[in-house]
Amino acid sequence: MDIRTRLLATAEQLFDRHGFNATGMDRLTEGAGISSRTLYKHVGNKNGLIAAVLNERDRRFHRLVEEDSIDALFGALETWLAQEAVRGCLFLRAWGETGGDVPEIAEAMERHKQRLRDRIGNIVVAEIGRHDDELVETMQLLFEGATHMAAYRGVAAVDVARRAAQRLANAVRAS
Amino acid sequence: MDIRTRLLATAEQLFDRHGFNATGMDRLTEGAGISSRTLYKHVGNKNGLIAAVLNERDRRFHRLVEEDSIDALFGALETWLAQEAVRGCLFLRAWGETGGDVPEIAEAMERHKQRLRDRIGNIVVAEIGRHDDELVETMQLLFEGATHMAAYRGVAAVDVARRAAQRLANAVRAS
DNA sequence: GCACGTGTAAAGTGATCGTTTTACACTGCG
DNA sequence: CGCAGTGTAAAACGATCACTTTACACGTGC
Repeated sequence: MDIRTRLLATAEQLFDRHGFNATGMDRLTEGAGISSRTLYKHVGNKNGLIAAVLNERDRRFHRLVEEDSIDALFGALETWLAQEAVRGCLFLRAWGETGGDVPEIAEAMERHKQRLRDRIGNIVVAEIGRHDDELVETMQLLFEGATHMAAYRGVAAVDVARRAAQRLANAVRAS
Repeated sequence: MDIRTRLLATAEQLFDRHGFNATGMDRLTEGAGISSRTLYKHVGNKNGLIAAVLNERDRRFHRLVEEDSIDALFGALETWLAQEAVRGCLFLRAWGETGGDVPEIAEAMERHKQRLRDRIGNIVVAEIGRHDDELVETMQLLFEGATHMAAYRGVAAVDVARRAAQRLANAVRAS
């Protein structure tokens, strides 16, 4: 496997498991099986590594949502949570741990949330045949809720969110 | 003001603003206007301080929800977010930053989420006249979603959540 | 009147942090 | 052959971390 890919995958796991600040560079280099010199050559510094992990994670998530449907959206979240234990949204966690003071991390967070919003906008159009801002907003809310509730109540939270989203979409469709 | 109260209030603000790990003991003692020796006499160590902050925060939140209604629940969240900038759920953030490895912090988080769930259970009974597990689950989901979406989209997220909760409760009531 | 509890100020503890540096090995290409 | 590129291993950097210690000030109650 490519060094950068291996580094980002290892870092993502360790950051999720132990938090960003609590994960030292030693643990990262050891986990990825590379020297610290190589790590710094690739990502510059720790904040660069965090930003790279987030951006890669965003890309991977959107690759997982294949079609524009409620089922696909929450299905993606479900598979995600099933194969990697996630303790809340990694983007918000990184942003919170750095106080929002690191531009590259804050931007990665904003970009991810905006992309999520756009994606949900497309889903709403595909589901009810027209644009509906309130429904988009509510669905992002449900998605955000499922992500965080799953941290302490397990994957079942995603089912609840999906059902609520379907119910709300049906109500709008019928009106 | 009592020393302990002042310490917890200062710590809560600093933890929320900069994160738990990134907030050093120096900044805490300076912010609270006390010596480090006094701090350690009161809370034992940093994890003890974090746990104390969380437990006090939980008590303050429930004191803010006076009656068992949807409006009161989301109204409390709204006032909360208006007067103190919150970057996601402080309980989940503390739990995430410590990797869930600090028992006193993990317990404070679990206890808070359980108390929130119980409270919502009472609200559902008060609103629709009977118990409904799915509605409780969905309402906690909306609450969690509002808490985190407000971090990057502002207090308006709470309005969206409240409206969705009302709509879902009405649907159950009508059925 | 003096011990005791509670506070401050400030130096010091060793450990760990992110990052840089030094020295060296391997590989592919001219 | 020689040299540039890319990697490793490991020591060293100063800063900062959570936490402890030492020394001293003040008020209260027996």
